[in-house]
Amino acid sequence: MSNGAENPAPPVVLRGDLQAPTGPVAAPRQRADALRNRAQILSAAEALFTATPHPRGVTMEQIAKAAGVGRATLYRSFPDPSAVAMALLDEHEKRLQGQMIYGPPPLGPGAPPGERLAAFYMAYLDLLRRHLPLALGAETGPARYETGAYGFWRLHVRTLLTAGGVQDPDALADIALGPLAPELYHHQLKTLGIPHERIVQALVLSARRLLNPTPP
Amino acid sequence: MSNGAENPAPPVVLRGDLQAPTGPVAAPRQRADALRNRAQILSAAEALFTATPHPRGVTMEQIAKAAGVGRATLYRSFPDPSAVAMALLDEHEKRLQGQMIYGPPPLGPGAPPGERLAAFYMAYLDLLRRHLPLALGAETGPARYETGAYGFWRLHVRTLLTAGGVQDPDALADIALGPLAPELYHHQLKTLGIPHERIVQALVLSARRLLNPTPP
DNA sequence: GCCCAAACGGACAAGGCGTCCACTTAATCT
DNA sequence: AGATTAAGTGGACGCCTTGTCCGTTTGGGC
Repeated sequence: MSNGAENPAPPVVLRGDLQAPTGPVAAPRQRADALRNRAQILSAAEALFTATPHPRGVTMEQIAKAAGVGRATLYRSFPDPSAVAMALLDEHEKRLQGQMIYGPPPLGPGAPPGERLAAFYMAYLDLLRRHLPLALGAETGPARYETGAYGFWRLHVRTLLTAGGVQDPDALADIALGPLAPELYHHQLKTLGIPHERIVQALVLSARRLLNPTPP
Repeated sequence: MSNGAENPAPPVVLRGDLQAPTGPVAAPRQRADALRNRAQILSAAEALFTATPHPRGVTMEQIAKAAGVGRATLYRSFPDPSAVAMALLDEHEKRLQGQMIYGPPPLGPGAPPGERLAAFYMAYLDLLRRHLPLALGAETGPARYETGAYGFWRLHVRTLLTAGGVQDPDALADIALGPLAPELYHHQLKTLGIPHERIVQALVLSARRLLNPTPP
């Protein structure tokens, strides 16, 4: 669904040519200790990101030490600290993605596009509120837009915009996602002191204005 | 107006208490070589940021060498590479700020708020287009929101939203500024290949939807 | 022309990054 | 079960950038 940036992609075939008919792929067995370490890393990293006041400053050394593994072992699974945060965040995002596809309206299918967009804003901001340190730790500027997760949000919003009959949903999709940047939410909440609920309501208003032809 | 993060702020008074009646402040004379070096630094840095494919990767060493000064001299004026980019960007932003206050409508005063917001979007995106490397080089996550320039944009948008009679202009101001993030513009333009003009039109549309009660 | 303060820049130490390689351990084969 | 093989591990190395210190130079007021 959305793919964090972890390394284990060994069955990569560079060109699409003649991959042997191995059936449904011979299980690329993961060794038990590797899985155990990965779990330890994720667990320790989550605590670390949550505890630090400045998630972007978390270093590979710190994560490795907290997880009780060597740095090279950590590098085997993740290329940099933000990749760890992304993997963590990805788990939470996947649940939301499921609700958006299969869940009940207004988040899931069935509601008018403006209401679905508003519901998505509400749900995503709630995710941000609960996992802000992870989101801040994962934010590496341009990398944010390259993730599978961003592609999912983008596709979803684009679909809603199309259903709403708006011009150029492709260009508008990213614009509609702009206000969800974790750094921006953090600034509003922590620096400006705007309460979560007001941010949510403001976003809901903008969703309705964007997609409802005539406001009440 | 907007203040880049350069060091020379010696007449700072921490508390507002009893600053000696020195008249209009004794001129804190700048030595000629200091000004010359500063100019060289800014000039060399602009070229450097523009030339590199990855503005965030520009290092203090590179800037100093390009300007023909020592690293410590560079540190005297700027704490990090992004501060140099900010100072550079600030000059361009100031011109736009002037037009927004004193210039003709729809950018300046006189036009309805929706049109002024649309005009601001157009102007800012044009700034971004012309100085994207600087904007990307200046973008240091949270720091972006702490700059005087951001405060100006925020105040302006807040004023327009208030004039537009919208609820909670304080929370909406940042939301309206979210889509202007340089990284986002870069992603749309370079990665997705959406032409500049379409991005502008999409933003103009969102501005009108947000602030015009009944679209044509 | 002298003097003092401001400015300069070479040099230093600290710390993170990314990789290599010798050792360990889990899973498979006989 | 024991041997074999390959994946997994982590200590250690070299590289790069940062941020600061301090001896030297330079500008401008007296």
